[in-house]
Amino acid sequence: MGIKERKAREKRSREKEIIKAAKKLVLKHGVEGMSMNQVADLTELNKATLYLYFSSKDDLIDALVHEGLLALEKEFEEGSRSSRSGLDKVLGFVKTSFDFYKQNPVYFQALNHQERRMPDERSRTPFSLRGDEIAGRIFDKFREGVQQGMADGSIRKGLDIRQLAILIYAHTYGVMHTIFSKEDIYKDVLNLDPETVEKSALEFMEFFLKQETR
Amino acid sequence: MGIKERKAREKRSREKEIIKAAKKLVLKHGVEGMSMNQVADLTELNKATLYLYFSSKDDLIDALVHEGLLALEKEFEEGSRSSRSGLDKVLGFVKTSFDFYKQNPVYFQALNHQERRMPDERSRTPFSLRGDEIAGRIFDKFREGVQQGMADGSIRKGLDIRQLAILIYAHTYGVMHTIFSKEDIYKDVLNLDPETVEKSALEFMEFFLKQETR
Amino acid sequence: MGIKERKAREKRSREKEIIKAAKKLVLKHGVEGMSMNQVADLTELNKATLYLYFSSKDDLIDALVHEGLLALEKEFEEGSRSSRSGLDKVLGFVKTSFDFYKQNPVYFQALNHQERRMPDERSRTPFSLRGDEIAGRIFDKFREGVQQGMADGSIRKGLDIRQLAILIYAHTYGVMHTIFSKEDIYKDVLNLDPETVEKSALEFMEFFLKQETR
Amino acid sequence: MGIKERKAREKRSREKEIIKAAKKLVLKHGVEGMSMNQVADLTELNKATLYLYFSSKDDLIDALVHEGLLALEKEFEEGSRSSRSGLDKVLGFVKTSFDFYKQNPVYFQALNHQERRMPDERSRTPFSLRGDEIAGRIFDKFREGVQQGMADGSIRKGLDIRQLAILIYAHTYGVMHTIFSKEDIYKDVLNLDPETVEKSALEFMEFFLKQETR
DNA sequence: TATGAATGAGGGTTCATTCAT
DNA sequence: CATGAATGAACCCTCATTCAT
Repeated sequence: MGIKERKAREKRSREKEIIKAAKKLVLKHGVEGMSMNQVADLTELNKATLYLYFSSKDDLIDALVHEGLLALEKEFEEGSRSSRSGLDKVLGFVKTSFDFYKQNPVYFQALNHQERRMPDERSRTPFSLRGDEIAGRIFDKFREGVQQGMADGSIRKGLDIRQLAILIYAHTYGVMHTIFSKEDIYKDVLNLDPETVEKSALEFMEFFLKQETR
Repeated sequence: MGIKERKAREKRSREKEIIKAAKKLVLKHGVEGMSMNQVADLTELNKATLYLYFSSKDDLIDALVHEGLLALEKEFEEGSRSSRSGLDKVLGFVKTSFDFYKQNPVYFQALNHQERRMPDERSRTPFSLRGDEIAGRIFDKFREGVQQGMADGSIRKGLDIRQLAILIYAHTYGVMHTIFSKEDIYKDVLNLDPETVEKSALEFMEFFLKQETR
Repeated sequence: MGIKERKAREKRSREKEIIKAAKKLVLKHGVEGMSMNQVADLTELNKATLYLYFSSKDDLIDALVHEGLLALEKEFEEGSRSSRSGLDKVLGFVKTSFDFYKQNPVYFQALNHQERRMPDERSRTPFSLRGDEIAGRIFDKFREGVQQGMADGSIRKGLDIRQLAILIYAHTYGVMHTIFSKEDIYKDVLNLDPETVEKSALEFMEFFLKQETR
Repeated sequence: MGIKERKAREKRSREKEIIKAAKKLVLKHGVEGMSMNQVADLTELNKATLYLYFSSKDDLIDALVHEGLLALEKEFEEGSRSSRSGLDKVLGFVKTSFDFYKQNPVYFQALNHQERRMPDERSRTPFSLRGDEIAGRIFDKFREGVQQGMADGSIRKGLDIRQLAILIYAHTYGVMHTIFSKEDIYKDVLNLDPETVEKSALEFMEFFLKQETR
């Protein structure tokens, strides 16, 4: 049995290496700017070998996204353990997202690329399916947080939970986007730094969510 | 005189045709997926002819973005005429953005692509410069709206105007993004339609902005 | 009548302008690197207009070469007036060539390009024909110089005049070539400057030619 | 082991095939007239395949030049073995060059093209660097020949060795050039054949070099 | 005479992918 | 499992040239 497991372990490790290289390259050149050639060079593997681990470039990107979502989910879980109220939880998720993507900008890039694809060209690889699942679970966490908050009185009632969750997600995403794409405008024109914006974004949400309890 | 003008008109019209074709293709395949070959085919022009009107693919995309921003600005101007309060104005801008990008999804795509480029590969074509200007003016309109609202009492005071403007922009952007990228999730999973989300997004912002006056 | 002449004068002047621009560009980018587009830009003429004056790019280059040969011939004539002996004349031609091409490197480039063309793709435009004529006359000057030198005793007898002329031409050309293409080697590796090489090249020839008279 | 070597041999053989095709095409159309398309057609390889062997067109040309220089160097070595005096050696080199380039005109063309590039656009590929080395060695052979000749009394003293070497090179080059570019003039106008010119060119040099010993 | 506009043909290069081994 | 080699298709762009006006 051991031999089979070792093989599996090795396979998984190669996979990780490839993804790691892909991450480095996506960060540098963007998803479309990353080529399988570059990945092969960086991993010191043959190009054909890459295709033993990932059926296509899309698949590799899907795996990358999947890894990101997995990591984010883990952060969510850890972060939500210490939260007492539902409001705490939800705001914690937002904060966690900010921190996570700031520390791992690649994932934001990749996720982004993924989400902007036209429906008809969206792949249905194993990785993408599993990615969708995780995304669903993450979204559910938002929902549950909101729900719990409504139950424990930390979040005002009266709004549709799904909509609230979506708005929170959208807001988080939008702020992330401006942070990445408008960084120089922040600095040069508005004299603001990302941290300040993040903070006020959180206040923004808190204000909105807990209003009822005032 | 007339002949010169006719020529100019025709030239401008060809330009429009090319942009129109580019829009169609970007909508279908994304910016990077659009090729000059396709544009040539669609316009029934020779590939080289395209380069008489746009010095490069980047330039063409810049022109497309520019057109979008110009149109959006116009909508903003028309929309803000009837607004009485600053709050009205700001919310009107958000609503206008929603409507505009829903009706012209290409512009959202192109804008997106533009914003996601690495700073060092950002072009400085005439179009892109003029685009930046317009983007600046649009952002200023947000700012002015907030400012006016604070003056006329429709928007609560105490928050930094720049930050408020950014948050509004970010929120708008984030909502747009979910509308485009999560449309099927809306329908299939959450049983929500974009209109409802938009509406609640606007309520979200209104609630946040006018709170003070309560 | 005057009107016709003015037209002709203007036509000739435009022609000169175009050639002048071509020279500038050939000097910078080489013959194959020069494009009609660039010429049009530089002359502020329409590309099609160029074709009213030169039937093709080749023709333009031919004209350029022709101009160069014409100028060189003139230099030869002026230079040979003051020469007393045949040897003086021939060496004067060589020196004149050196000086001329050093001052007008374009002509060397263009001539070169011309001469390296395959026979089957060599044009037979009016300019090229006239160029050939001049080249012939220039070569004849060499021949005559040698002949005169043999007659007046300044050049040793016994060698075929045609061959001598060719060798002189070849030597001159070869030296020019190394001066242009090996300039950096001269400086960096051999610590020689072109002037010294030129001087010794002249001595070389003088030594060879007048030997007999010793 | 054998399998690896066979592969290497095959790879090398493909490389040779490509260079061979390039040679044929350069001979026909010149360096700038040769296209990678043509090479692909002639080798019956895909265009992309060419880029597995040569990183660019420039690289391919560099390889071609390199091959030529290598072959020429070999000829030099073989030729100089039987030479007794320094003069013999030097004249042998010249004769070898004549013969070599007459038999392999492509190399002359390619070398020519190489030398005529502007310094800033000169490539620094592995091939070009190795080519430079060989060229340096070849030039050194000339120098050594002159040196030896001065030592053994076959070449007259008193001239700078570097200059002598350059003049010999220039002369050789110039004669080669006239042979290639003026072949038809030789025949049609002067009634000379290249062999005669070559012979007299050699006499020319011999006369010049050994004069002192007279 | 002069031009704006257009074009066919081709340039070099790179892509993701797939063989046979 | 891994590779070296190969490929078709496409990429953006530029060329010299020629219309109709």
